[in-house]
Amino acid sequence: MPELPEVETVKRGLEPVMTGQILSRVELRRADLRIPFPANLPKLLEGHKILRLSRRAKYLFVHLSNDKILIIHLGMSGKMIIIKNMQGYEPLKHDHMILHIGKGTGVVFNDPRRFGMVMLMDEAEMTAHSSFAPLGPEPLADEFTGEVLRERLARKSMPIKLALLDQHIVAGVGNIYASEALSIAGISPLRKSSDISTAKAEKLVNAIKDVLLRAIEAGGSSLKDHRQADGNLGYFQHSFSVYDRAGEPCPRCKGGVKKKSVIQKIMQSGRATYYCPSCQK
DNA sequence: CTCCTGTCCTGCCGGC
DNA sequence: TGCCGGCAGGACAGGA
Repeated sequence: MPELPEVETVKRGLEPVMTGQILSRVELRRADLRIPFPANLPKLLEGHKILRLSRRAKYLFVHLSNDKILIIHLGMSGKMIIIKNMQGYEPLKHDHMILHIGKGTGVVFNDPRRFGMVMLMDEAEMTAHSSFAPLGPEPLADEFTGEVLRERLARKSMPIKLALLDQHIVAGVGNIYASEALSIAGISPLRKSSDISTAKAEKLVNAIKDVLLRAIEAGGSSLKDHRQADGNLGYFQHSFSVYDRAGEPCPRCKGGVKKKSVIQKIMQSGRATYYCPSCQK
């Protein structure tokens, strides 16, 4: 579930708790999530200082003083929960990794579906790694422009909705914000990627930036139980225009009388897409 | 090469 | 009330 805004929110929530602290103990409560935990992970982390956190696409990076980077992906159901005082903390059912930091604080990685991932590499390994080297541009970077997006879509025959989900075209957009951005830009999710003009790509880029920034401002969104790092529920879901709103009138059609101005749900490559057939062309 | 389908896993919701 | 099928935000392998 966590898309770019949720991961960014988690990063911001963890920063004040983790930055500058020593990682005193690392507790693994099973051998793997989606992939095995790195061999000897606790040994390689314990005793080292957390220099800073960063984010790329939907990945969270913890930069350590031994030049290693702890890489965390939250998958669909992953949460990072800050426990101020670990004294007497009883791990919950899906607490898989517990980072003990400073004096008695814990950061718990809880992930019921176990689609999450934990990796450990240095900068050079990461740059070359097949999970990171092919990633597309960060959507919030200035370098992500309409012309850049149009160029990346130019030889793609897949529908634009699926192209937005492709992390090699643009990194960090997931199923919710893909639908939302297309709605804001007035572009049909079914439109062929290579048919997107520079003008439309410009609109779409602005829509992506706009919706991601608003979601970050709102503290990340969630459909079910995603929580910010401090345990508060994100609330951007109340602002979705189309996502999970099948059958409702399209808010972007300004209550037009056209009977088609109702949000539709369709499936594209097995993923739900929500859109308004009358204002998204 | 490109693109789509299936798969990993648990939880939850709606229908019967 | 209880059971069961379908679906859920992601990423990637494998096959057409």
